[in-house]
Amino acid sequence: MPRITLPDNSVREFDKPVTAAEVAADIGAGLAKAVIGAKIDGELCDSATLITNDVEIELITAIDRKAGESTEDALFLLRHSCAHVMAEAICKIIPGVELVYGPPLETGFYYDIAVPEGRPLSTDDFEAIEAEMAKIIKEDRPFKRYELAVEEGMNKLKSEGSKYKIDNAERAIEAGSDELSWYATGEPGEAWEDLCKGPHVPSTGRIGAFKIMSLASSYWHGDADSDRLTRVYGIAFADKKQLAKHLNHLEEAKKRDHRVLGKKLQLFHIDEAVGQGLVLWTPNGAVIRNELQNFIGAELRKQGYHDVYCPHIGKLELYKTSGHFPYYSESQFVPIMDRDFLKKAADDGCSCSELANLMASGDIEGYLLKPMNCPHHIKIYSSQPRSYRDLPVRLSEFGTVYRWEKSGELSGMIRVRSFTVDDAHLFCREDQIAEELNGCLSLVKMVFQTLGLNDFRVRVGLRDPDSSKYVGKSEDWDKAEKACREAAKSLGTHVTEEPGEAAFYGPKIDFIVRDVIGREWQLGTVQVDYNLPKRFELSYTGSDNQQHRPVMIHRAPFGSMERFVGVLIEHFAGAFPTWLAPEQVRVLPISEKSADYGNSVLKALRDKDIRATIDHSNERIQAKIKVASEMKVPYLLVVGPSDQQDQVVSIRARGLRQNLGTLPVNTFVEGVCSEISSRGKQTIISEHFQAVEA
RNA sequence: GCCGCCGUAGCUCAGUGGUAGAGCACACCCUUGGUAAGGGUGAGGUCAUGGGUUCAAGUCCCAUCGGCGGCUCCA
Repeated sequence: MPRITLPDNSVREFDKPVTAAEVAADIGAGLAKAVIGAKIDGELCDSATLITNDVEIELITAIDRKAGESTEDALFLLRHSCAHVMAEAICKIIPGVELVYGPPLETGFYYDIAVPEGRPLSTDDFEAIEAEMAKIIKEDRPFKRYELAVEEGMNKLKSEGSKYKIDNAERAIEAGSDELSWYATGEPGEAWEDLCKGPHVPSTGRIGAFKIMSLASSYWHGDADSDRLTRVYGIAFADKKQLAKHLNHLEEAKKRDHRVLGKKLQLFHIDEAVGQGLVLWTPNGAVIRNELQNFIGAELRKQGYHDVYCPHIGKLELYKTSGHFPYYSESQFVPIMDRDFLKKAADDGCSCSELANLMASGDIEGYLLKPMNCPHHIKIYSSQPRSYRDLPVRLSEFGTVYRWEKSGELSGMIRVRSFTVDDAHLFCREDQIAEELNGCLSLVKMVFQTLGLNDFRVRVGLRDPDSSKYVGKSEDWDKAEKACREAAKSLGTHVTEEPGEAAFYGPKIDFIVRDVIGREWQLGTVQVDYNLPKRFELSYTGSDNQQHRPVMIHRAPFGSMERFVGVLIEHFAGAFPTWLAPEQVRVLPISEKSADYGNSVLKALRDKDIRATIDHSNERIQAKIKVASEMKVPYLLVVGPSDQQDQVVSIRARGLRQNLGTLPVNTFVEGVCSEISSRGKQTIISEHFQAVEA
């Protein structure tokens, strides 16, 4: 007889097996109505799941009474169920579709379907699908589960003939399932049904609000060589209010999108005449990039780095030695062929397809736009004999690299075909690895802290033991992986280890952040590499007068300047801290009468290297403030006759919708200077206007 | 690269086969105004590009280029 323990540790006993719904009814009629599922001993279940043993149970309602919103579990149930409702609606509207797989997500749900030939699903179908879904929800049909033994279930699926569902079932069985389950939206045998392990809400009517969001394509099993499927994304909530909130949130996120802000604030431009994925840094964006480079450059000098500069191309042979060419040839720009080689090939009667083959296999004489900076830096290392006393040698460069990303992958500044890495390569002795790794990590930490990027995760990328794409000896990999693990541990943040995420030459520590639409991007990276030193036969003379092999560390705290600035634009929503802001101060004369005084204030600012402009437009002060605010200028100085008389400026700070008061010109200039040099640790507000509420 | 959607003025967008539109920005004029848009006038378009259908194409069809959302990939 089941003893049911509730989250508050109270216990209820029953004299026969009960369902979660019955437990809820036993507690109260209101709860019985509200319950949509249960967590039984930690496992999410239907409210109709029969409980026969003693268990701990947590009843799940659409809206959690304490939190006032839906829990993750509730949303999982709602969205999973809504995916079924959508699938049923699609089946009705487009006869002949085959269902594949429809899971809930953190951000909603999707259903992968195979559409019949000649009847693609389009966004124009959304209205009809949504209408059909609304009907199904209004009918408040129960989700009824039934189970069949494996053999019987497979027979049923085979007779129905959906290869996708058969595949799903086979996978479930492989994973250890001893039965197959279906959910009918209504009476099994009569109503629409779907092979599904559940769980679901009790009935369609519990889905309070939903919306079909978008259409995309996907591959079966995520395999690009397999069937192409149509993926329909949707979202569901317990009620319309939460849906509206979510949609509003998406709108807000769109405003922060670096592509939108990049245009509005004139930070960068991508021009199709130049090429896809090739970022043009406009003056405002260039300021931000420059400031970041100066910021980290000062730190690099402290840590004993040396700047180097390298050309943007290198001989193809160089990248064959490094291994980049054969490993990644498909994601590189095609090689640049030697004129003499091309002429000789032509004279020899080489056909176009033969030439293409030579190109693809790299059997040509020519050059490559560099996909990585390391080979060049390696050649600087090996350009002179090195003693153990010289190590570590730390070579840094903001090096631009080129990668042929697939066209569908390109995205603003975040995924591009040419980007500049704040790259460095550290050549050290094995006994120096740990200390050098720590130096690299402290650099990353300092960067992230200064910029307030707190929402990131750390991933240690290890080799995948089953893959052959890695080069080098297993012992070296073990050592390198150990070094990365230990260094990452010292960070004190949450670290995950992910096999298969290593570079082909070594393991790495990656810093990963999310953009405004929830996509994750790798920023900084630190990699330990035993392999390239071997490939290039690097050496140093040890204290024993013998030749030894150095170890390399690749590291890039920002990662790519393009991606990093793209992420920063979203992080700050375009409102950069004063030290990074392209325009730090704007002077706003009240009228032409104050133009001269305004110019003198402007000069005082510029004399101290403050990036300032003046708005001499023939507009009222209200309009000038509005325009400057929209451009997210940190400080606005209103200057009129009375300010001139007192030799002061009237100050507005970004985000504070008010006149803060006045300061003497010099006091303001000094304040901004210390705000800039302290990178925001001191501000005008904190020094002079503490009382102001943000 | 793949699937779907999209491409009209510098920007944001309206325009369902019959003379190309709005707001903002821009130029000029009036206004000289004290804290989130004063008023007027004007200029600005090969409707992404190339083909096709049609008496007639921004609008329908095809291709190409580019953008967006995903999938896959990311040294």
